[in-house]
Amino acid sequence: MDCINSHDTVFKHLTKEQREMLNEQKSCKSYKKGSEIYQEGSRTNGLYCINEGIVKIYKTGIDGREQIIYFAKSGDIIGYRSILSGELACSSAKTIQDSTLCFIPGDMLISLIKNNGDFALDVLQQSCKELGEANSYITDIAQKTVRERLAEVLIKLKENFDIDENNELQISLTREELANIVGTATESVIRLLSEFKQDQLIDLKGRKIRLINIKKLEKISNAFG
Amino acid sequence: MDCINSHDTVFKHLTKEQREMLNEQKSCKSYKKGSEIYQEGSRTNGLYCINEGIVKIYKTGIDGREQIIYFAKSGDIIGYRSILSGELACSSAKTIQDSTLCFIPGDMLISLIKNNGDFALDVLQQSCKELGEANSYITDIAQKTVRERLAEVLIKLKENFDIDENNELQISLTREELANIVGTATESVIRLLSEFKQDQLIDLKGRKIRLINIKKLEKISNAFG
DNA sequence: CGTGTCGTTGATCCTCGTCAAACGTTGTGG
DNA sequence: CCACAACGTTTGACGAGGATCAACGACACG
Repeated sequence: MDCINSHDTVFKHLTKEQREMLNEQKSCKSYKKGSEIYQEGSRTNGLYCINEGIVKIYKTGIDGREQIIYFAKSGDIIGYRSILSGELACSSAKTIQDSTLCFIPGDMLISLIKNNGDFALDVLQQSCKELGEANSYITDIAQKTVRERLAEVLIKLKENFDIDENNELQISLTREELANIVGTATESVIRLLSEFKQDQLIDLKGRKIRLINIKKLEKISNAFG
Repeated sequence: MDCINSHDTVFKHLTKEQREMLNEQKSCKSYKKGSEIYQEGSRTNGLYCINEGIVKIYKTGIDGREQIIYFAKSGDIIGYRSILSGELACSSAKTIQDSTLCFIPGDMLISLIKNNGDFALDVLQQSCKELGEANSYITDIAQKTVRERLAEVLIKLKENFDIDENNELQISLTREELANIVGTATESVIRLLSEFKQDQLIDLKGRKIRLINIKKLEKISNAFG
């Protein structure tokens, strides 16, 4: 995907000139699976748009345990928060697949926001959406059981990432990563996945997870309304 | 506080004309303690700036249990997220003291963002800061114990709200509200507060909480670095 | 003086985190 | 190419943290 020229990204309202300027200033790069893009606590002086691949955004907590906040995929932008809030990065970013990312300098971002109101609104929309999701996440973790949250995570992975014709999630995560999304121990994830499998809700083949009974999973995840 | 003319709010970079326009369009109102400002799931067609008082921002989860996301105080703006993300409100807002709030129509907000790049940046800064805090919150709830989180909440209340010369928190919260910030049961908060009192970390007089040993509380809360 | 809300305490139960051990898989270097 | 290390997955056993339920006291308010 060519983020900057796509009509599906935050850059959709740029003028032709702005696009050209951006194309000049950006620098794209390939990253192997597992590469650090930026680190919590560092000063990021630009943002990245994801051309291809998946990047996990996470914080490091107690004992260095990861808490995964979300996954960014093709067309998403990451790393912009710290520039705009004027704080240090509050999270780290690491590729979980081979990926291609474009770097855009921070002053370019600021200048675009100042000079293009529609772009400013699009960036605001992006950050406000993330904020809404974060708020839901807080409530979920605070109130739902691990079982409910795991079911929810599976549903969300299905909604946000590719799935093949058999409802098999194409995103490949370790059990530990799943645990770090849900906010629980690796062993708990393993046990619950086995349960789900026994209950014919999912099927497991190594890291491949196939969703069989989505309705039931939603019911488990839901607890709300 | 006169939010719109203060140099300490998101409105600091408005032009004189914009201030005047805003002052015409805004409508200020007093609210009794416990008044609903807006409700989760509703369409807010404007934002509120808080002139005086404290507003709790919360989501309603399982069994209608509240999860308090944060408290907004004098000078803060609330309700802008839903306008900018184009979604329904993801949280509810209710005053916990008698308060005065000014309402500013949504199209006014949009027009200011489009026409004043510095204002757009200030709003972005606001939303990005909230986003950073939300991310920390997620990690905390997922990884810390209730004890650690309660200590942390006490510290944060001290930092964000008035405190008298005796380190007594001036914000008055019910035990249930405290529990709904920490994300636990009311009984757990009560038990832990008693423990903290026994350990000479705090003193309790009804809803008044006086912090005695802040260093120790920080140590308990911390767990991180 | 009842009624409702809030705070407190005790008893009990269960979810989930932790520790330990075993096994499969992947990767690396000699 | 094999040996070994390092890592990921799985299962079992155990215990602690914290949720839930129940009962009662404190207090304000009409």
